[in-house]
Amino acid sequence: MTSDEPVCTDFPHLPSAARGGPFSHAVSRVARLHRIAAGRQLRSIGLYPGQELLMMHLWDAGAARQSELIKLLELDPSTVTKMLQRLEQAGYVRRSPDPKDRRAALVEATDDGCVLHERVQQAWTDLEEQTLAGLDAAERAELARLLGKVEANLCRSAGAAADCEAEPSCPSEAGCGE
Amino acid sequence: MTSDEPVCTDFPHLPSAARGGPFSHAVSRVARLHRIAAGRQLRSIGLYPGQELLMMHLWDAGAARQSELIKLLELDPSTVTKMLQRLEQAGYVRRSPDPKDRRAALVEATDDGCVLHERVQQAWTDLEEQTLAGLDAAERAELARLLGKVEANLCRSAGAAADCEAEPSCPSEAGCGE
DNA sequence: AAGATTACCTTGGTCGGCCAAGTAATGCGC
DNA sequence: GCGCATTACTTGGCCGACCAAGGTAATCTT
Repeated sequence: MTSDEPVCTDFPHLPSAARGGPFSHAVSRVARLHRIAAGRQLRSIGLYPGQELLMMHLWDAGAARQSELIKLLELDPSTVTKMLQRLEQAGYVRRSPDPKDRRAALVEATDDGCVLHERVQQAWTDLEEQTLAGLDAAERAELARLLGKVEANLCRSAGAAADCEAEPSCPSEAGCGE
Repeated sequence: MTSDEPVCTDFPHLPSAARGGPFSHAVSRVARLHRIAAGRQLRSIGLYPGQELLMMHLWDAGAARQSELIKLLELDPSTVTKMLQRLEQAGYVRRSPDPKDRRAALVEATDDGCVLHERVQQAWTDLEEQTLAGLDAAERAELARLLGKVEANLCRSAGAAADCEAEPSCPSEAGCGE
């Protein structure tokens, strides 16, 4: 069908065995570098990469059921459990049983956890600027658009297992008095 | 315009606390989804995500010093050590001491390891197409370009620790008789 | 030639992340 | 009311990935 030309457009020094997947390669590399950069920022704050996203949802929603976090973060339940155990031990999060449903757990950020809010925000802003340095507004918009499409694609192909359908989050300000 | 759906054009329902870092968010999500998709393909082959990149370099270069792999993959030495231990145990890789430098280890793919080559290649091609579905050539090129810039940015900021300078790989065909 | 430095790899620890099972509570059908 | 599926979370195991430290061998310095 479509001429399967070796679309090695203009890629630097790919592992070369990675012909056939230059973009996959690029995304892996970018993601890892991004994660490292994030990790560096977060470590000085007291979080590990990944935890900040959970905390963000918590700051956002006040208290949340664990299952809700799982859905929002699109993570494995066990991942969230362990993450919460560590965050709880670190004192950033508190869990309490839901009186309405005795198998569910309600999660909320502690005061210590809320204190991180600003710093995390700042770190993310910094990181964003670092990441996008040298890209003008149009390029940023285009990048966002393309990544959106890609995400949708991957979501769809992964959809077999878990739907990526998450209802729009309703940002309500509870939890952290801000 | 084959408008598939009102798919998250701009930005879906960001954790909202992630204002200030929408792109960082997007890249994280894309990377995770991509990794999951890759993992699904690879698992059926017998590899775990991440290992395929190492194998690619091996297929590419024949035998390589471990330090070389570390530089090419830009990974932590300990990561590569453990990965190799597992790959070795799985029978895909063989390590031998370098006679020229008794502290170095030479790594090469076994026959079993080389057998995976084709299938991995195929998996990556599939994944690439899944990922980029719906993007025309121009969009793909643009995405590649933008990701390249982003990678350079992140590399630079991470450069403090490890330089991202990797000399152009010289694809030589050794190792797997192919 | 002896000592300091650097390079190469390993070990041990921690985290995020997945899967596969397992436990407990809720809800549904009967 | 009773049993069964569903939901909610936990546990254990595994892997990739990081850091921090350590041990050994080559190289550089003096």
